[in-house]
Amino acid sequence: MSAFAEEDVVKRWESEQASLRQQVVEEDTEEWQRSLNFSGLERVGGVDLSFIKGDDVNACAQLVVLSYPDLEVLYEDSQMVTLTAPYIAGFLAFRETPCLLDALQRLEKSQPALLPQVVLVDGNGLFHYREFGLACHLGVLSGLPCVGVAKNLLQVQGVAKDNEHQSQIAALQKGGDSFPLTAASGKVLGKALRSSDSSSKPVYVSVGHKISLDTAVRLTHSCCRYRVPEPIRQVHKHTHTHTHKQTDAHIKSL
DNA sequence: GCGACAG
DNA sequence: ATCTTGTCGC
Repeated sequence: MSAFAEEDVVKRWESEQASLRQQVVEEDTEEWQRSLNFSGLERVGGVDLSFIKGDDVNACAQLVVLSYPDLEVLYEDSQMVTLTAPYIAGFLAFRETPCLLDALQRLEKSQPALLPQVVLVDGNGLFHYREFGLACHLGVLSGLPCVGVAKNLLQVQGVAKDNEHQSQIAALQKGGDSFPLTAASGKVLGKALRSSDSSSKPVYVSVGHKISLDTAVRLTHSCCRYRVPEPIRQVHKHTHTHTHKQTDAHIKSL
């Protein structure tokens, strides 16, 4: 895509983000979210795309639904997809949301009783250049509560990976400890969470839709057996095996 | 010129 | 995202 065409696309995407941003609900809306032990929560979803080395157009879109609190796989769906939108930092959602929505809609149509009550998304929610990352985008378009969980710190709105940040990380003693990610405006956009006792590198949690930040952090921690929360860890596993299965089938057919 | 740039 | 096995350490 030419630089001019990309500039044009970015302008349209920015205004679409600004418009959808208005619809984000940053508070708890569900009964189970108010409960101390999330009683009433039975299904947590995870979504992800995976790619093969030289190919950034064909991907495997995956949705898993885990039981809560046992975190056992109840449902999984894999679908090879062809992506049309390019990856542009800050606009990940335009690339990934359509096929993730498709996966949720397939489930809603075939087994609505298995729809997740909340979805953990690999990426950011409000912790984003324009406070509208992938988790918000998927949340608003699906209507489901969503949480953004990023594995790396996005340096945005004055939040930096500086010495202060490093020392805050060092101060996280045990799983569940966290500190806020505060924008230059003073707004808390997310939290860095030590997700388990055994991992010193935090994950970055932010509100996607229909959940408060504190609930999002508490939920994320309660889904962690290892550093990456189980719904996302499981969905990664499945996407990889399926991508490689498809690759093998493709190679065999040649 | 250099660093940053979710997945 | 993806390229990549074993290895050192708690």
